[in-house]
Order: sequence, then structure tokens, then C-alpha cells
Amino acid sequence: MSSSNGGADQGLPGFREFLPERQRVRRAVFARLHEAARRFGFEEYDGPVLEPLELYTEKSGEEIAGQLFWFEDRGGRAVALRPEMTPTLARLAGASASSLAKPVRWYSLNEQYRFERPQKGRQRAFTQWNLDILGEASPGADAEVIACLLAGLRSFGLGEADLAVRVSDRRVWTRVLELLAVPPERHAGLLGLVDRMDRQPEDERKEAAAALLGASAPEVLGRVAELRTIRGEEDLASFLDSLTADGEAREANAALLADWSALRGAVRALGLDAFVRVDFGIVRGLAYYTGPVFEIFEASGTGRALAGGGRYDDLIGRVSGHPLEAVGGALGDVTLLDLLEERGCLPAAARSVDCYLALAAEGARGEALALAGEVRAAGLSVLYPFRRANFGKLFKEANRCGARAVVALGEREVESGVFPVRDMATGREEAVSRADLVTYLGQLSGRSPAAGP
RNA sequence: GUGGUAGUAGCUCAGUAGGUUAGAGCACUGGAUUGUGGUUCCAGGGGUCGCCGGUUCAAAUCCGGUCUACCACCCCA
Repeated sequence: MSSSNGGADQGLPGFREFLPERQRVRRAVFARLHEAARRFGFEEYDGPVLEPLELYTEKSGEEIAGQLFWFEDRGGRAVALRPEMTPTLARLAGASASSLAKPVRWYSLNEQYRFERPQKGRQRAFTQWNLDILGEASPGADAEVIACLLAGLRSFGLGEADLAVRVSDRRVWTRVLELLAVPPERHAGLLGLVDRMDRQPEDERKEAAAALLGASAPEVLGRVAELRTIRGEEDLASFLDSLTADGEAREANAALLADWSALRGAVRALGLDAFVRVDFGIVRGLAYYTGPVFEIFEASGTGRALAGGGRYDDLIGRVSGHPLEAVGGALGDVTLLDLLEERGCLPAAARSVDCYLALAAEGARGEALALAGEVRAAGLSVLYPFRRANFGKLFKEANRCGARAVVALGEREVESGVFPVRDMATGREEAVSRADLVTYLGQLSGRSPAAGP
């Protein structure tokens, strides 16, 4: 609830809080992402939350600082909360590039920060799942990254009807713009227009294009619009060749297409063709991509991006001085959780405890605590009440805690040394002697007794 | 940074010709239930109606500001 005036009682905008009920679900979601990474042989790494500001400004220019959480530390050094993992990864990988056995598959799942206005699907602090394959230039690596991201999403029950991977390629764009004689320094501006093509009014776009390209704007815009409609390799081939009659240029086109086809082939062989479509409307920002780029969208409904990535073969060399090919992708938890909730695909995550000790007589407290110690030492989770209560209330409490088993501990049990243990799922109750209790509870919980205190 | 909409109990929300003591469901606590859970029934606690100011005999209600949230733009690594 918002209280008074945006003070310290409120928390910062864009920073979420998770009560246990919600956090359980988040943990369950993250567990599936970890699991997908494991199936694809990715190893987890992590890095600092705080980095030198230059790590980000050098790569993307000074303007980026406006979208970072950054400040001067007490030693006068400009630092920033990480807005993404890739620069950190580039440094880590670059530093050990010569001693790494390539290819490397690394992933991370951690929180990142951007100083932007929060809105649908975007917070200032968010958890992102990052996957990267380093030291491998062939398109099979790109396919693996896409496949693993899809595997993560599919593990929640999302399928072909829900997800679409739209694959583009920065080299194709660069090639087309070259053949259209667009000066290299204008590429970024034009790609920005492409990125906005669905949102920006046509006359506005024409105006911007004219400002950027002068007289050639209509011709270039027409060709660009054509490229955006291409959905297959054959169409792409004839489109590229329609831009030039030069023999050498056409050979270069063919080489590009061969690489592109190899990616499509790998995706097909991995059984993912139904998810993937060619779509040169995808440009992926303007930063450091050098090859195929992709975004994964929610196929039905709002069509917002859930994940994205691409190849960035130059970045590690630029950051670290040790060139290393790289392809990666990332998936954020904000859009993912929204989508899973909308679809009813959130993993079930009920509170649970292996065993509840129903302490109905103060005289049994000593026995209960001793038992709790033994059961916990055996690796089971145990709860018991701090104050004695009637069995009715204790069973209610046990139920609320998600107890799988309840041990009745009253006057009678302490005297007799025999304890009724109730299986809360079936309602069945069995009398168990004190000596057998720990083993019995272990069997009931489905956990093998662990060693150690 | 720009624009639109909204803010009433922990949650979802009722509540305007301005008029005693601001309501419901869910959740929470207690009881029915002094040896056995989920259901049911009864009772209870919980509110400066986001905040500050203004208009008025009187403001949850009207006006201004402010904070926050949501939505869109910018941006999207």
C-alpha cells in the first residue's frame, strides 16, 4: 500500500519485493531455467553487481549513462550497477581466453539494473538469464543458444502456439545497405528507423529518412520495406542478387547465404523449425552484434519480446584485447513471470515441511525438542509449536505449514513411548515406537536419511 | 524526460445531489472443538479514505499541488 509521501517506508520505484508466497514461485521458475541450462551443458558463472562506469560507456557511448544507476564512490571512482552481463562476461572471458578450453558454454542468472521508468514488462531491477557460447564461430552455436532459451520457456508448458523466434542478421542488413550505397555512418540511424517501422507513422518515417539519406531515401526505404517482408532463404537470395549484377558481389552474397542456411539447418535438425521464422524486422538495438540476431516473442496475444540475443564476435576483443567469437542470449524474469501468470503456467510451489510435532502437553516439550533435533540431523524439515495447544489447533497449524506427517506428542505418548504418526495426505495413522520414529518419518517423507548433525 | 488514467482494511473492491460511528468478500485472530487437519457456523481485531493545502457549517466525495502505481511515448543492452 502506498503510504504517505514516497519516503523510506515505500521502497524505490521499479524495485520489486517478494513475500515468501511469491518468492517460492520465483524460485521454482528459476529452478527450471537452471535445469534447462544444465541439460545443454552450460556452466554457471557470476560477476560483480558494481562495475566501473567506463565498462559500459566505452562500449555504447556516453548517452548510456542516462539509463544506468551510476555514482561516484568514496574514492572518486565512477561506478555503475550492471545493466547487463555481457560486458562483464567479455572481461572475464577475455582475461582467461588463452587458457579456456573452447568452446565455452557459460550462463548466469542474476539481478541487473537500469534507470528507466518502470512500465509493463520492465522494472528497474530485474533478474536475467544469460547464455553464451564463446570461442565458436559456426552457426551451430547460435542454434544451441536459441534452443536452450526455448527449452527454458518450454519447460513451463509453452509450445509452438505460444512462442515464435524471429531471426534476422546484422550482416544481411550491412550488406544490403552497402549495396544500396548507404554510407556506413548512416547505418545505425537507418536501422533505428527499421526498428520503429511498426510504431512510427509513415510520414514521420519518410521525413526522418530524407534527413538521413537525402534524395536516395525513397529508393532505400522501398528496398528496406521489401527486406522486412522476406520469410525464406530463396527469397533472400533473389533479393540480394537483385541489388547487384557484379559477379564478385554475388559470390559474397552466396557465402553469406550459406552461413545463414547453416543456422537454419541446425535449428531444423534440433527439431525447432516450427518455432523459428525469418524476420528482418528484428534489428536488436545497435550495439555490438555482428551476425545473426534473434528475439523470442509471445506468439499469440501481445507479441512482446521475452528474450533476445545474437552473435557479437568483436566485443570480447574490444573489451579485453583478446579476440574471441561469441554468441549469446538473455531472458528477463519480468515478462516471463507476467506471461506465465497470464497463462496459468506458473509452477506450483506450496509451502511444505516434512514433519510437524503436535505438542499437546508441556510435559512432552523436552521429548519434542530432542526428537526435532534428531529428525533435523537426519535431513528432514521439522516444525513444532512454541506454546502447547489442543490437537485440533495443532493439526490445523500442521496443515497450514504443508506438513506431510504429524507426530502426536501428548501425556500418553510420553508415558507409553509410542507415538501416533499421521500421514497427512492419506489420513492414515500408525503407532511408532520412539526408537523407530526418525527412520519412519524419513520413509514417509520420501527422503533418505542424511548423515551428520 | 513527455502524456493519459488511477489511489478507500494485508488483498480484490463497493461507497457522489458533500451530511451521525466508512462497508463486503478473501486473509488474519478467537470460539463451536480439553486427543486429531482441509469443510462449515459464530464472534473479533484491523482504516488519518496516499499525503499536503484550499472551498464549505460539514469533504472518502469538490478544487489545487505532491507522491506512488498502471498504461503509452522516448529508450530498450
